[in-house]
Amino acid sequence: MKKTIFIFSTLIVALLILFRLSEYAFLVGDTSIELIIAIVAIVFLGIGLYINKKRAETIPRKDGEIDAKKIKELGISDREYEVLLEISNGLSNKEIGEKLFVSESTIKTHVSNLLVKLDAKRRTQAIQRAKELQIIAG
Amino acid sequence: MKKTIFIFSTLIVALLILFRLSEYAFLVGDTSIELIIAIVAIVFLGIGLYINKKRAETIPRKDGEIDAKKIKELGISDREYEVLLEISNGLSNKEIGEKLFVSESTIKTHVSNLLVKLDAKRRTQAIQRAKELQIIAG
DNA sequence: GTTGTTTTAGTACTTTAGTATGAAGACCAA
DNA sequence: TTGGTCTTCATACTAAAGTACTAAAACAAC
Repeated sequence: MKKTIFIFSTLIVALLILFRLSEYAFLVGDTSIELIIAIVAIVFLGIGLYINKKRAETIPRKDGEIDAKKIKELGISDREYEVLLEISNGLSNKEIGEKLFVSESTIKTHVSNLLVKLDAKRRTQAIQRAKELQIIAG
Repeated sequence: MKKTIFIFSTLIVALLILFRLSEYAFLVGDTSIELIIAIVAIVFLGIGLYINKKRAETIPRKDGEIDAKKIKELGISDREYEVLLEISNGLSNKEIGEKLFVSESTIKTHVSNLLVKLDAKRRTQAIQRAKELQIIAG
């Protein structure tokens, strides 16, 4: 959101500078000032709509509300949690290793630890448990 | 969305009329035109953000809603679907076999068929795909 | 009553997954 | 500096999972 504010501020300032430099000459010309204002309004309205749309799409959906406290309570480390996410994405140990730039052995270790901490026998059960515990998105 | 467009058009027209009526007199006054344009930009940007936020909040989101049609389209049989549900519950092939009173071999056959039909390499990926396709609950 | 699908089950095999254990470097706090 | 977690990796297993067939009984449909 900070980035968004920065972008807009920059845009607005740039617009102002543009107007100042041109002394409205070529932009205004025969065009009435109302039209310019209208165009500015429409353009910025469009930007506002676009930005929030982007943001809405990237928000995973808050019906889940991942419980960060519970992750700590279970003693799941940062790295283990990363592995958990990839498991729920359907990746194999080998693929997770490649994605996180570590060996498959390392992933196996993390997975074994996760299974103990989540009280699961298999990775599929771990996914199920993690959802019940609200530590991954549904 | 049509309503949104109508509201904006109305707003813009109203703004134009306001400017025309006042002959910029009281609004412009000592204020520079750049400032007015900047204010218009910010205001409409805010409106754009607000509207899309409202819209995002009011979208019901089709959460559950299992798509029975898609199951048929994929050629997934009744029995295969039962197996799929148990997979997503985290059961092993052996456990599924015991629950459905058939052999583990049979479950393996069903799982293999499911993986092909769901275009998945592993059962964890099958779970993921099935959710994307909305054929099992999230 | 033959056709086609579904469900069942098997064998034989390869590939992942998971367990157990040990160990080493990084880092942080007492 | 020592102790404790975290992260990394390895070896050597065992246990599941998944593939590739084949095949037979059940059952509806035509």
